[in-house]
Amino acid sequence: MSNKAVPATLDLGLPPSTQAGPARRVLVPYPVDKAYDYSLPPGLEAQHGDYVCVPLGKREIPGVVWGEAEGTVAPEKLKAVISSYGLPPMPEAQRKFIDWVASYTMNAKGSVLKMSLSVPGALEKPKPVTAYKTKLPLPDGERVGVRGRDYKTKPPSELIDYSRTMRHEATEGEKRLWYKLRDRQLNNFKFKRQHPVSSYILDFVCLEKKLVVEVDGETHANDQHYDTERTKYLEQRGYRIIRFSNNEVLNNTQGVLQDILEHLNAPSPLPSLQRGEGILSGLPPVQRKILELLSDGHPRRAAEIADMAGCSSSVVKTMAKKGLLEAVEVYSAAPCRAPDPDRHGPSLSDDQQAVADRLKAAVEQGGYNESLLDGVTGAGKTEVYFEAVAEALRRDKQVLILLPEIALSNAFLDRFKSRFGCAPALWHSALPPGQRKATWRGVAEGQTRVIVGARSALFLPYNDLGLIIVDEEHDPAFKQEEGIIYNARDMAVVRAHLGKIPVILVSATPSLETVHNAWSGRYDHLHLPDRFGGARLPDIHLIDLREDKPERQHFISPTLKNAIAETVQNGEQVLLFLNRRGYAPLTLCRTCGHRLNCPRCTAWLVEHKKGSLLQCHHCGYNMKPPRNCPECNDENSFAACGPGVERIIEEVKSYFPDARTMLLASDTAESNEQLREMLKDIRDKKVDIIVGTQIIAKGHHFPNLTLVGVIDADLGLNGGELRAAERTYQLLHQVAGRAGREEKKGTVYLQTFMPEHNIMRALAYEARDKFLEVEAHERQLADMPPYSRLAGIIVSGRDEAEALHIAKELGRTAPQDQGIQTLGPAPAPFARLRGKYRFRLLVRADKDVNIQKQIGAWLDKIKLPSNVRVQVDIDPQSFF
DNA sequence: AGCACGCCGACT
DNA sequence: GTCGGCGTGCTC
Repeated sequence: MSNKAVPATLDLGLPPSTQAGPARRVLVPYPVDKAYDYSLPPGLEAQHGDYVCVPLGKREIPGVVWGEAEGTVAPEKLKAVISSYGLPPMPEAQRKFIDWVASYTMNAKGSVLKMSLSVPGALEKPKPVTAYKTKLPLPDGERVGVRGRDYKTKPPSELIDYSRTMRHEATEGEKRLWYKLRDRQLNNFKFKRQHPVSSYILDFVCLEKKLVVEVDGETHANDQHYDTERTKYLEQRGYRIIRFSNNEVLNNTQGVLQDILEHLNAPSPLPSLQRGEGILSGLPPVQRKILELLSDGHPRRAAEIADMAGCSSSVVKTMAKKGLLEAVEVYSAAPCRAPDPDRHGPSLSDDQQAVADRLKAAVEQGGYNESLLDGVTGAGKTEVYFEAVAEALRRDKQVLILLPEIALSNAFLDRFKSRFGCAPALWHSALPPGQRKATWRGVAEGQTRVIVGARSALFLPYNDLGLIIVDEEHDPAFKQEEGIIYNARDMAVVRAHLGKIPVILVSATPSLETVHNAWSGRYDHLHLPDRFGGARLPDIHLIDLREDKPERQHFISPTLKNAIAETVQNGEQVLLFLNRRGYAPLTLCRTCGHRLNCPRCTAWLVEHKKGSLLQCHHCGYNMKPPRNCPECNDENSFAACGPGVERIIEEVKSYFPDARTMLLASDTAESNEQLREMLKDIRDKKVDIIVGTQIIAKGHHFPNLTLVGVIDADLGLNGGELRAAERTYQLLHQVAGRAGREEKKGTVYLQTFMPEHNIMRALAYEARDKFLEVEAHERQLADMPPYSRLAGIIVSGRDEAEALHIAKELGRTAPQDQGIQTLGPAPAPFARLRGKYRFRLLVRADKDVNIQKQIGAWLDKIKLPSNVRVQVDIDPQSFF
């Protein structure tokens, strides 16, 4: 300890607090529910919310000042805060949020904090790198802090400064284009519009050729944004500027590329000596070249300069010593520092503008406000909420856009870029560590303005969050099912409430909870009518499988088959949707009826023709199909039951041997890259019939797809899940939306055994709200959410008997009362998951019951053996 | 989460 | 007699 301990014998007769000096409560990112007291060494300031380094046991770890010392631990026993990280303090709203989530989800506060602090090394000061720049005068608006780049791939030395390529904001498609440009393959590069081309691909500065390509009055080089004013500076320095409009780039890409190419292929302008640069003539050519390369004034790292100039980095260092170059320290820049809210937005229709204005007003007004933005795909929801984002940016606030999945959002990022002129900061589990660090810091320091992220982005330490948007709010992916179990959509609403900021929930098929809130007036319900007056919504027909029977052991009904034939004949595309991977979901012994189950889980083994394996879709277990039945030992007695996509494609091929088919499931498209290829093939009309799982349901646009056949619309309705109907509706709605675009009206066939079911009728007659009303009514009758609250209790352990024992014990002592009931225990949906046995209890409580309190008191009474774990899932999404 | 403390089997 | 297995519990 740095301050001398007061000798025990010396009693000053003062109250301990006066003797002890200042102390603070510090929450540490470990599973403890209370913040610990630490003394503050003299000279160290620590405000509430400050990120500090503290000793814990033998370690030195980060923590956050949670308040004034509690004083329950004797002052002389306190350890001292080691240091402060010097970041802006975590705002009170964020700290309250962590407390709130901890108490709501029944987890330790420290565990929740951990979600905010789990970025290794992000708290330490980033180390600067040395970069070099010319000592020539710089244009106005020069910024320091250019990102120092670590190229994994050798950068191109001569052709194009493609630094943006290596940054996270380039899409795969963009990267490919850059590489081709780099390789001088521009001549024979047939540019297919696989990605919307934006100025982000084609605005660049080519140092070697002294060329600036400007699109819509701006260009980029080295993480720097140039507007026309700044490019004038380059023009004065002998650069040639060619200008395109974004429209030209979009509509005449090939021509624009040709144009650029001509300039690139023109003889290189000799390093022209400018006025006042006479001294340069005496320099060795390499050094002169380096000065030319750096003539735009941006600092670059020695290795990078060396590579550009084709020399060793010692040349750069020599020049720095001679005073020809200036060494500067640069830091990694935070991503998304300067999105431009006033960049040319798309023109909105009157309806869109009206809704956008209301959202904007909510942001302007500030304070907590909750909106549901409700409109079909293609109604332009994204563009509308971007206006709210823009408004928040004008007010210098940070914005969080939560998306269910980040993987499939390249189209989204492109839209963002074209609206705001830069990529948003991304946050998801697959983010590389370097970017993670930079983004975390950028968010904490407040430099990063817009974060687009998956659910975990909610726990980033926002410095000044001003708006949250939850897109696809109904999506089950917002539910975190492991560790701290939470629903990011609901927590986003809480975060907005605590931060006194607006939140916008967005969906074409909003969840019942959200619609319920909208109906009850808690949310502003903003409807966005289809831009095209509903003309583009497909016709949805029901096929009654009881009447319109497929052939034996087949799954496509005659009506659907005819429709497929007709569509293919017209040169249009067909999507057959079945949300089930593999060939057959169940393999049965014809002799004894034995079902092949996963030995680790309780799920059926799914037959996959691909690789001829039986697979468990829950744990990944797989085996070669046995020749003999393990039960009755009969040989070759197995029968495939039910269809998977592989089986459907087999059927399609037998019916339409000449059609070009494609199977699209998460296991047929192994990489993201491959998936994009396949989607591109569909757009390029290389396929007639696509058989796919829900991987295809999300937001892809296929202009030539006019027929969607849903093989089994009832799938997912069985099993008695609370949200089965809602989920099925959402999924089928989304799938149906794939059919027909702009000029071509689509047709959808739903094959079902229950055409009279609410869902089917709602889909066929576009009666979503009616469906939701009926659904809501049923929930109300059953005393189920959103009219009551649920909690799941999951008891798991490697020792089945022990886990079951605890589960039963919990069942015996469970709360059963007027307003609260407990069901179970029963084996959890996947009773054996990854080698652990799982049992589940379900608590239902009236809305006025404090369910956490009841559960807390109940669980506290049970003494748990160490090999059994009990987890609480408040507001479970799925159960039996 | 780490890390130490602690209480029972196979080793120099 | 010690080394080490990982069960239990604490960390200001």
